[in-house]
Amino acid sequence: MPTPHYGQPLYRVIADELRERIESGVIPPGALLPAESVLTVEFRASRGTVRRAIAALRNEGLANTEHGRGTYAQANSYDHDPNRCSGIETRQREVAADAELADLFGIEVGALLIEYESVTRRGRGVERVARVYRLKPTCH
Amino acid sequence: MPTPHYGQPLYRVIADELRERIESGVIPPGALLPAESVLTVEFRASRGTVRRAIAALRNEGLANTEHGRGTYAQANSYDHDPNRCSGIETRQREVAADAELADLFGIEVGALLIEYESVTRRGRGVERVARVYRLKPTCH
DNA sequence: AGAAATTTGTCCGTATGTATC
DNA sequence: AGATACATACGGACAAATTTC
Repeated sequence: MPTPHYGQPLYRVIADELRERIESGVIPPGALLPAESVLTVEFRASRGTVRRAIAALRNEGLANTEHGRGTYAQANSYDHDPNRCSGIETRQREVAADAELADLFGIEVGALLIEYESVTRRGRGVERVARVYRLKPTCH
Repeated sequence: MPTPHYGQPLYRVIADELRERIESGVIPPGALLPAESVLTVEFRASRGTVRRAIAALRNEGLANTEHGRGTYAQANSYDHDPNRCSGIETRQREVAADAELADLFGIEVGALLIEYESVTRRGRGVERVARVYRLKPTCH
């Protein structure tokens, strides 16, 4: 059992797949992801690798893990019905790109990006705020 | 980017920094050090290098590692309230809270937050940028 | 109320492949 | 060539929070 990682590292492949399931609604907001032990079987990966993938999702604000419980999907990207929420506050708006975002996306400073913001609360305080930026859908 | 080690090897630099925190009381006696995974991020070092640094502290009697639990700071006294500095996961920096973040977190505008940024690429371009904000870990 | 099972958190040891000094 | 360091990945074990019986 060597260490291929030709092309993409395995943990990123797993993260991409799980992200897709969350964003597509296969795993709806607020639902638990499969346990780590289940994911190791499905992706034939070690637990460490699975955990690394999940950590990536947490960093993107797409997942929220609780000790002894599991990892919850967090609503984030495009919802098809902006009026419906399931306990997680998200919102979408347009913002002007700052210098760093402009550089990353290869656009001009001040150009408009779409920003999704989601707020995670713990108790009565705010634990985390995630802001996800994307290019506006290309119109032609 | 790898392997500068001008003068001192990285593992020794890390050991020096952690020793400083323990001896200065930043990490009080009996408290847990940040997890290996956290230290790899903070010091931008591989796990092997971090473990080597911690091993050095153990050798000096400054730290005490328990399997499955963590590494404790070990000074010359015993029994203090188990204090935890919670962790960090990827490349992070400190930023000043804008009005909205300040409102959400219940802090003052301009107060420092920890920002994690992750970039998802598609082909040559950037598909999305996620910025996740958290309060700075308060260790009291 | 208590024990067992589940699940996440952390550490241990090892391994392969690459890159730089 | 050797030492240092990186990223990736495996499997195992123990610890701790939560849920289930």
